[in-house]
Amino acid sequence: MMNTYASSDAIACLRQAGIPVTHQRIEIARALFSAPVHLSADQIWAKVLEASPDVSRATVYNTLRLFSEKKMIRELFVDPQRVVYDSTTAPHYHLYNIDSGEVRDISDDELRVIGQPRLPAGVVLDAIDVIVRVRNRAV
Amino acid sequence: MMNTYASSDAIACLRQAGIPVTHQRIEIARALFSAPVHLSADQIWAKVLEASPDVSRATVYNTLRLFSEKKMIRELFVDPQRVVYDSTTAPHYHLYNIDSGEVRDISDDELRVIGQPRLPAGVVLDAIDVIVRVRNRAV
DNA sequence: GTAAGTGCAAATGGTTTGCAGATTC
DNA sequence: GAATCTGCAAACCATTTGCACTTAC
Repeated sequence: MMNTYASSDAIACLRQAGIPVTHQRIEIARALFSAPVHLSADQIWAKVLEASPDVSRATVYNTLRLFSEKKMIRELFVDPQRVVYDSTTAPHYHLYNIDSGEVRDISDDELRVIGQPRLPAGVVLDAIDVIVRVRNRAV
Repeated sequence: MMNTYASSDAIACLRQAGIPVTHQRIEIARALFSAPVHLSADQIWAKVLEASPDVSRATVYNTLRLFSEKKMIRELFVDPQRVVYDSTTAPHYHLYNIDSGEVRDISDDELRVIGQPRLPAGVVLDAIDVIVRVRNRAV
């Protein structure tokens, strides 16, 4: 199988992040980084199972949390009870379709955030999330 | 008790939104609109119980959903498993402290979103959510 | 060889739902 | 008086956790 993102790439990526390498983590990394994606944990699990049927759901959830902590991926809270993982970590914004659940990136020339908020003392900036919510036109 | 937001105000507000008036809804409206607040459903429930000890949690959850649908309040998805209700519906953005859970409004002169995303065909804009995430400075 | 990761299944916890009884207009 | 809302407790469901086993180096 000709994959743009090979196991060796995934291994290098994990090593660089200081994460011990395992089969499962390699498969999860490949599911995420073969192409830019916006997927829920269960969608990623399904994708991983295609390549490697012996990965448990719990491992996928735990690994996604680990990757998020290591800033390899980004968590998007588009809905309560629905976390979407974004394999692109460069700053950018999102368009979310409430009806279909679809997430799309917004390019920098479409929307820009200017200014910076006054931060209360003792806190540091973590991220700026912009989510443009749309719905299907009413029938 | 001298409340800035009396029951009569709440009743008027509910009528205007086309929502049948009940004791419970009046109390929930007062908890929300006596002052601008950012509260979770359970925090609102606790506040309502102080004034009226016979309101169930389910009613608070259902009513908050109803108010959101009627655009009387706004739901903020600051965290999975945590919806915060904002009693201010005018467009504005938010600062969220990941560690403390605190939500604060960001005024228009601090941060501004410019441009408008190209919307896919068949969809309409619902809302633009901007959440600036901060954390307490590491010790 | 040892520390760490994994799988399973059970626990978690905020939110919702079904239904009988109470309220509103 | 009819339709609706509320309370209770059980159901939900994505996510997490505990623990015995397996794996990586």
